[in-house]
Amino acid sequence: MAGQAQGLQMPAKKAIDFATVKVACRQCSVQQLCLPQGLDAADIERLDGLVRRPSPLRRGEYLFRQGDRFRSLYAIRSGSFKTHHLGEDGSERVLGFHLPGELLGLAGLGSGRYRASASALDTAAVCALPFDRLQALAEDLPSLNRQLYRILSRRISGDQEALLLRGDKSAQERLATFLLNLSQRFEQRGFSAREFNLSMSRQDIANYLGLTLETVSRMFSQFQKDGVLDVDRRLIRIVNRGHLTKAAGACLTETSSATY
Amino acid sequence: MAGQAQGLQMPAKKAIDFATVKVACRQCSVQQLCLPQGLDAADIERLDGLVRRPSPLRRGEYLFRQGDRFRSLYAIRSGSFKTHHLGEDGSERVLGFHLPGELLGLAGLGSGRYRASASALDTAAVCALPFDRLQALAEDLPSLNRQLYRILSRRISGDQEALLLRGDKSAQERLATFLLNLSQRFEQRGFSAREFNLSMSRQDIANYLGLTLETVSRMFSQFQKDGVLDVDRRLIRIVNRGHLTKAAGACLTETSSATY
DNA sequence: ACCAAACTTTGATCTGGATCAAGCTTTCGG
DNA sequence: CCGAAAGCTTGATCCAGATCAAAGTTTGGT
Repeated sequence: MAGQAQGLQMPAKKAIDFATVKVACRQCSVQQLCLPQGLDAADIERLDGLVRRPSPLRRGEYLFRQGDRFRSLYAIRSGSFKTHHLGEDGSERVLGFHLPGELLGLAGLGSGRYRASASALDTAAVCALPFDRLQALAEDLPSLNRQLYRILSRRISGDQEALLLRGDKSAQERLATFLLNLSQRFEQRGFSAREFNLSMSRQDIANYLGLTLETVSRMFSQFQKDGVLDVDRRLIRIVNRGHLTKAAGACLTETSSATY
Repeated sequence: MAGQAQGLQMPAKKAIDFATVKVACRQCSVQQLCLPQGLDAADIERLDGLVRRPSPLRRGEYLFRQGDRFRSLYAIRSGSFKTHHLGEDGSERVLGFHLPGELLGLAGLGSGRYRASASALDTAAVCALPFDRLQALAEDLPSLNRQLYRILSRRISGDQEALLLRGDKSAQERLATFLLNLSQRFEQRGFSAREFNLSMSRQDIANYLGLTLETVSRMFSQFQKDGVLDVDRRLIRIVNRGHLTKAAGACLTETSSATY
């Protein structure tokens, strides 16, 4: 009973509409990477009780926009997002790319407004966590409260890694580090670490890495020529991981990265 | 009674040793920028009860080192710090500069180890906040818990601004943005926004901004020549703030920045 | 007060990646 | 299925800032 609609196996009258399937936290595939991590079953049910599950977004649609009043954190269920900030001069900077299990909107909490925009890179579904209710629940559940601290702190670590990436690395090092980081994050989510599809454009990658799209394109060609990668449009296969790691230089794929 | 030694006006037997003066949160000058912000008097006293106030650090001394076991957050009482990360290749990157009222060690919380080192840029005093006790207290005081969320979130915003700074700005824009940011943070702390002393070397500034020290030095000379700044060694006077703001381009001095 | 070490400035040259410029390929709406 | 738009690749040139080099200037220790 209770909670969101998803009852187990109701005699199917109509075909399942995957776009609107609501998966409870309890049975969500990214549970271990998300807010419920470390919570016991009873606490997860309570958390589940405040989750809203809006209908999926299509490519290009915004989850929230920079400047919007902050109300909710969003946990990604499926698909991917980019967060981007636009300066008063109209320039846009990509702050990060986000995969299932990650929380979006964290920087808004401190200022009452979202500090960047989040838009879907492909069809994507999220869980909305109204922050006032989440905060109230956290005050009642120390384990949830601690998990929130951990998540906030890890985001700080992740952002600092992104900062290092922009430090003084060459274009090649940046792209190699970026790909290894993505590869690792895909693996954590049960996908192949060796072969994956980029959901973002070359322009987005370039912007994120502080390069131009031409340079990124050239680096992909270079890696292809050197037999490090197999690149087909947005499909990437890592042919020689050792070489790629070497090209990344003193990278730090340690913690999952990603910004915002 | 209770709390740290500092009783009001005990008949002075010996000269005051400023280096070991313990200032309670209640009467601390940076209270409004620090953890107690927004807490009522009774809560501040409870917070004060878990604060350790170690003896001051001298220039170059470490508050903690990257890889050390995470135990405490540190609030800066006076002086300034830099946080820096060193790669496995020995390269060092400055992640941020920190002024009184700011909290250090936040990124360590998520992983159990400090993610970067923090060292004093001049004589500096801190308050140590053992995290297990702080967390326990936060579970009892919703106002403190919320303040911790805010602080963590603001650090994320601050790091993201630092990320933008490295984005695609020119050397001049970076230095101008950096100086305006510092100026604003000094002002928040009751110092002059127009004239201040840099506690960090040109090398540190360059490293932080992703430039070389030669470039930073040249930009200072440039600003001096253009009548924007008056530079005497590490003493900076902002002569033409408008011009400096313009040189910063689409900067974002919004929130206080600083990394780690 | 003196010397060495650390820090800063300034100049000359070099280079990685930006910018400018053209095609090419995929995607998608009608 | 066609045409246009969006996205990607590759080539040629240019320039901001890196790198190399050499003095000056503080600072701190004895």
